[in-house]
Amino acid sequence: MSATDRQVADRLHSAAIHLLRHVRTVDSKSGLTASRLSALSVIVFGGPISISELAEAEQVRPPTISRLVKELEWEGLVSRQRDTRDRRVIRIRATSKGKRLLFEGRERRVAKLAERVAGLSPDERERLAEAAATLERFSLPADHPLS
Amino acid sequence: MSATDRQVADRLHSAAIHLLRHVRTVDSKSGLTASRLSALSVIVFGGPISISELAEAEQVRPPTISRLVKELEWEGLVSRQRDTRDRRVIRIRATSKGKRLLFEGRERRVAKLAERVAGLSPDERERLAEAAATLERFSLPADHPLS
DNA sequence: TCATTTCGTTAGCTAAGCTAATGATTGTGG
DNA sequence: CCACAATCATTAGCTTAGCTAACGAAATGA
Repeated sequence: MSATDRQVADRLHSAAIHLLRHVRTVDSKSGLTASRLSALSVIVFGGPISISELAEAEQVRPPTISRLVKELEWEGLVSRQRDTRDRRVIRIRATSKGKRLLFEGRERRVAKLAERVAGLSPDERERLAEAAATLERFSLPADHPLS
Repeated sequence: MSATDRQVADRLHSAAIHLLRHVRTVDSKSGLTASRLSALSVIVFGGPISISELAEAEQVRPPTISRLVKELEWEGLVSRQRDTRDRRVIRIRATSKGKRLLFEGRERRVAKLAERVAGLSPDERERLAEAAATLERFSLPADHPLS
């Protein structure tokens, strides 16, 4: 691990913190926070999925997801169903309302960022597009269904 | 704002979420979380700074910073001093312990990321370094003292 | 069958964000 | 000069999101 690697990591770290703080400012309107958006997107695109699988995909512990799903269900965004094969597991799927809200809420957050992207010079915009693609490859744990 | 801008923003958004989840796993050892690290770094490098200034730099509300500073002070990482000119404001500065912990704690988080950076191909590593530099320019609100 | 493992939940803790209200100080218009 | 307005920080009280430990229900296997 070189000194450069550390510098790169440091920059990514700071940038991630500040980017998320920035987008968080629009959450009041959507009612969907970062965690919910992320989980909901895995549910929407990852099909019916169990609590454990979801926890792993989101890199958090089962109780965290368990509660999150309870809240999403409470708001009618997802539904749960016991697996008939293995009655311990629960399959979670998005409702149509959940799918709709996912796209809308994500759009709000992303639009907030996109505003800033749009304000850059064409040159810098091109660089940022490349950076985003690279970063996506780097940040995804390979087995992550989407996000 | 083009469709591409949205896609770029979307990728940055997801990547930020997952990167922070990743580094968070080492916080138990350091005792310094993402928010504390970030604030402490502003205090260390931004010299004596008021609560309001700190809140603005960190893009959060004053009460959030007020509590954070109280905790940092409680742990002996920063000290506060009333401004003699304007006795409403409080100037916060890092203690030597605070400075030391900043570098150590930051190092731990960053090392976690750097591990992953180091595991990439030279080619991809080069791309990521460029991405990090670009991202740093993008994510900083220009007036942000450091981090 | 009975012990172990796995899946999900509950309980209870911490951190970090917010708004609203308050106290202390400063600044200002009559 | 003084009363009122504005500013700075804090407190109180709420929410979300993470964690571990403990537990019940279901499956697995010796």
